[in-house]
Amino acid sequence: MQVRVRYAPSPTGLQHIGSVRTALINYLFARANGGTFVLRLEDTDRTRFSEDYVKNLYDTFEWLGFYWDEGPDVGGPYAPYIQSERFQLYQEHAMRLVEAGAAYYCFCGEERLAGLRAAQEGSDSADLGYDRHCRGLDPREAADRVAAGEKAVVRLKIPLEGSTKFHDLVLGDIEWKNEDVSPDPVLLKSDGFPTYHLANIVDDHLMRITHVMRAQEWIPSAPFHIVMYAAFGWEPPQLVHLPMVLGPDGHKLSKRHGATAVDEFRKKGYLPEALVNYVSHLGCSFEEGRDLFPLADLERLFKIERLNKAPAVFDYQKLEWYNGQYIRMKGDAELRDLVLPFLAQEGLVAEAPSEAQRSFVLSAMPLVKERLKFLSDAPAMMRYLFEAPPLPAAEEFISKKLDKARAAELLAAGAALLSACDLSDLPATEARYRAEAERLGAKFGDLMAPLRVAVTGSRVSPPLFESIALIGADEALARAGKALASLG
RNA sequence: GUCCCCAUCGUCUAGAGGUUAGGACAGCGGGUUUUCAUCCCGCCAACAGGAGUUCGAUUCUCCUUGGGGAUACCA
Repeated sequence: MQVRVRYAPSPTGLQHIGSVRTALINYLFARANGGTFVLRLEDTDRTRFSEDYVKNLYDTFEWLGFYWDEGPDVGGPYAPYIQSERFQLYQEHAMRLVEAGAAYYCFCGEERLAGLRAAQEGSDSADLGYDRHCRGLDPREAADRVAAGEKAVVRLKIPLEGSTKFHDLVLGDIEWKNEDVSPDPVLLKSDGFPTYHLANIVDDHLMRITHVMRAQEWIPSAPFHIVMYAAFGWEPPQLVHLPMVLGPDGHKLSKRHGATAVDEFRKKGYLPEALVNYVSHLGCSFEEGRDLFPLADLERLFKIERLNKAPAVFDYQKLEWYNGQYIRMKGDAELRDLVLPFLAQEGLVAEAPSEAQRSFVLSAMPLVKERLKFLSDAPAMMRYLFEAPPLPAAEEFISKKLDKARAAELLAAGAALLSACDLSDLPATEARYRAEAERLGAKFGDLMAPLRVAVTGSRVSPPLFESIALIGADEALARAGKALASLG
């Protein structure tokens, strides 16, 4: 069987971790089986739709680095791939169900529904949801009222008795008593647009989708989707319900857990490789004894059987670790290009960096690569390479071991030695400093500390000699001089 | 409330009747190191509980408990 899967986001918000995970799993399944991955825009909620979200969708996936074989932008044999452009189709199919007696017009207004809900909440009755008030209306009369312009929705008739069963490739057989299925869900809204339920069944069928892979939150609507397929006389696709992604508190991942929009991760300086690698492993495993999987390997290794049933908690710390791993795997030039925008944002380099800036930043990469957790750490970590740090407070020079006078003495010695050293010869430079430390009866680290603070503005910094080699001995000397003066 | 799904270290997971229950992140402790980081080594840490089935259950069944999800003219 030719596998065809789809990612069907609703452009009513920014692309977030949960939906991207669904997209990724669908994509990997398609790739692993030589199938087709389809993007379909489910823009049927006209009240929440925004073109900005469509743009965000495209930006997100371009950044993440995986793409669809068919979709609104690339086209395909089942176009259009935007549901608002398929409006007529849903109308026709809804009519089909009404005419077949599988669905009916409902004229209940918002007020009636709200009252119903209030009454149900107040009572101890187990009944919840629509009371099927219009189900018994005469179809002909109903049709006349609609023809006369009365507002109506179309509802699906859920059988009053019996049960509906389906097979899920991860969860196995699932059976629902029809009395527990949502009572007659709306298929066509009063604005004429379909609900997700109608649109997704019609399109999945028309687009020959073979596997529907979506989060477990959809399980409760699966039974009436099955009812709908039967009403149309269609063969339903394979159902695959993916484990939910939870926040650290065990609830469905949402904004209140921190960053959840892919855009936020991008702005924080996460690498798409890290995000993809990490997210692919939420509720899914690939191969034992290994943690780092490039996208190509995920595509090759993915198996439905390796999908988990239990929900997974999103662990920001582990994602951070992945990010560090992928940063360290970058070549200097590539990392430089990734870091440049972050430096530009802080004004350390021009928006369009000069060749000199580019090569300067390139040569600084070895100093920061293994220290960066996020690309966004770069400006703070590298600022001293671009400009003299503010004069450090005297306490910065003084440690448990060094008092002010001793710190000043070591700083002076360290600075003095600088001009005598060839900074392009690191081992030799270090040897000279070690000898100097010994001569002064100090530890090597103690000799380095005050100089480090003077030059970098901090007790913690990338390697000192390499840093000085980058900014130049003159600049380092100038900073040391100022610091020395401040120490009196 | 009702229905549904789920259940191995704190977290992500491996395990598919017999294992010292493995790995990763985090945590803790060491080592390397010019600070930090990287890197290396070690430690801590789990089969929710109870009945069955079986010679033998983490693994199969049932119950309990716990967690999550759904209960919209949103997806």
